[in-house]
Amino acid sequence: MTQLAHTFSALGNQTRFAIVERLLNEGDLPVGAFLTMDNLSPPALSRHFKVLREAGIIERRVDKQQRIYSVRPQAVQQICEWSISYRKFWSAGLDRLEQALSEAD
Amino acid sequence: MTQLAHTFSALGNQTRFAIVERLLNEGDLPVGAFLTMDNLSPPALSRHFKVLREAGIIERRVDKQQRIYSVRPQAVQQICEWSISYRKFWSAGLDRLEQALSEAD
DNA sequence: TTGTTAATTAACATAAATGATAAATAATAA
DNA sequence: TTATTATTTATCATTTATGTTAATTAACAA
Repeated sequence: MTQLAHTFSALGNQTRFAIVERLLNEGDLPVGAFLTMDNLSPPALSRHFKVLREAGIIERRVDKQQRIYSVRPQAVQQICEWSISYRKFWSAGLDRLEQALSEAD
Repeated sequence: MTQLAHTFSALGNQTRFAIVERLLNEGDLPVGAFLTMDNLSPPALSRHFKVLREAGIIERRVDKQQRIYSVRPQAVQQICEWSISYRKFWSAGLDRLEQALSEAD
């Protein structure tokens, strides 16, 4: 599987997509912060983090008992670059992209 | 499942990702153009097209016996906008994005 | 009509994904 | 030491995904 298909595969699950979005929005968090999510058991959550990690989307650091996860910027960047590489195809103009770029500042 | 997770799920398969990339690069094509791919049977291929279509990534038009598939620009655009919305997070600068934008012209 | 081409649907087998509970590991607290 | 907290690994059950062959549908061509 190509790197990008692997990335999409990991993100193509509601729970994992929500984990990544929350890490992006709230910053680094330990597994425990997601325990209430979908009433998922700790092992189920742990496996989702493992899938994301093996796809290169997140990485972890150990802090005492906790494993703190964070999104790897390169992962999101690669997605962006892939979509941008087809920009001529999907964009009738640069309006929406330029707006997004300016709003992100 | 959110729309985007659904999109990623459909793209998270080597065969389907390759189908989409080929449609993006070569333009609209009928199912038959992919028959040699991975030595996949017609029904297997047909199902992959169905998954992509149900995720809103491709659409088809009927032309005599053939079903011609094309990528929906909005699908790629949504992926781009999602990644761009986190640009501040992943981009240390605009260098690579700006380069991609200019090269795409 | 009869046969061929293009694609899909039906039915089924097998592999992979996902979840749960139980047990294990490691750090911390009492 | 013993108990508690945080997370993972091991097992196992169930669902979903993916592939195959056979049959079906629809458009053409002889």
